[in-house]
Amino acid sequence: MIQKKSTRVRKEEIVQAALEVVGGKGVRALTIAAIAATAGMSEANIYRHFGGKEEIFSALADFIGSSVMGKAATIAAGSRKPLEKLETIFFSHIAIIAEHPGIPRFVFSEDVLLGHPILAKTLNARIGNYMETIAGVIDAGIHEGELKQGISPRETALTLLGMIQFTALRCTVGGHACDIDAEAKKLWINFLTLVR
Amino acid sequence: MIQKKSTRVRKEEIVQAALEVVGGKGVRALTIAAIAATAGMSEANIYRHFGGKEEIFSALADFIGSSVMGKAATIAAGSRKPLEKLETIFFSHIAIIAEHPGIPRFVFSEDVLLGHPILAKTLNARIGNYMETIAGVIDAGIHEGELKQGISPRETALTLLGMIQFTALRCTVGGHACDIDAEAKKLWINFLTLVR
DNA sequence: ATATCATGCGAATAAGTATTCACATGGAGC
DNA sequence: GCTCCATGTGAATACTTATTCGCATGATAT
Repeated sequence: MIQKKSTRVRKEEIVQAALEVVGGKGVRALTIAAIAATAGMSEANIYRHFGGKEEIFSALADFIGSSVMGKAATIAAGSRKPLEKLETIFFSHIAIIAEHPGIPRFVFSEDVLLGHPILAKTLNARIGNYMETIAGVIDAGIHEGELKQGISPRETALTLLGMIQFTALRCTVGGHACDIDAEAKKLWINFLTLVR
Repeated sequence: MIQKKSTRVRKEEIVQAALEVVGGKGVRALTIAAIAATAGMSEANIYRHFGGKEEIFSALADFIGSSVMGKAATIAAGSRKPLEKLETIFFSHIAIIAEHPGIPRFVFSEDVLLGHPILAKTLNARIGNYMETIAGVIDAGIHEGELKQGISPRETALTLLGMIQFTALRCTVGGHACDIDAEAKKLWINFLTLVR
């Protein structure tokens, strides 16, 4: 029998274990058994702290949302120049993905998007906010003359997000070695060439 | 009992049914039962024509690869101007995704990328070729003066692919209505502003 | 016409999954 | 030290899924 801990602590451990499972083997492998094994506890104990798998999914979504997506808003609200903000947002997003491959995998997983409609709606809204935050920064950059005239903030933000997501996808797949940081750097330099 | 047909015909029907299932409910829902129901035959009959699920996955990957990815190469080999080629490739890719949402879902699904390593390797190689094809067209565009100097063909190709993939992802998710053709058009116009 | 064999199917099997339950236990408060 | 309840667990349950098997049948070659 493992040491007893409070539900508050166990919940965090379970969510972290779930994120680890997703990062390592995908949402498909996110079974109660896998979470229990990773967290080092029995399957039944999972149910002592969560009502079921749905609740774990929600908790994971909350964790990702509050700890990650909020960061961009903070950066965007800062006082630096738009292009600098954009760069910071881009590279912190990449860093987070590199450290927790489970995050993009969870957010863009079929299981969530097709299997948990309510969660999908929440996550979609968050992505929408994220996109608007970036679009706002781009818009400011255009008006301040850092970015060239004529580009559309919304579409450019989508382009940037697509770039990030595609890189995450390509790099978090085993088989072909892929240095996500190096890739990101090259993509960013090229992005600068495109938007200026 | 349904009408008897040759294995060759049944294989095609099964692959098409599989693609339909993926397009409608995702790779997660790609069960033998779902394929059988969609194709209008018994589950046992599936095994009359395919050795197992692995073989169906391979056949689906072959179908997608040969019928879709090859199109870009054909366009690229044509005699039109680079920018025109790029536009044609972009919009035919979008059209194919709009018609068969199962294609991007399958190619970028966790189940394939993490659960079928051999298939993942094959598909990765195909995506790599696709990317190089596009990079080649972009390179030509730069040299012919249609695209601005200084941009990197490879990274710009990745940006374009990311744009397509991100749009496909956002639009093939139920909940928020999303006109993929309209989105694509806006993204393309903005892309032109970026690369010229 | 009929024999044959590829094609088709219902039922059974085996493995995996989420969830529940009866019982164990250890730490916090007395 | 004792009690009690939150925490922890192995076993049981109900369901899904992939796969196999014995048997049915109908198209086709002779």
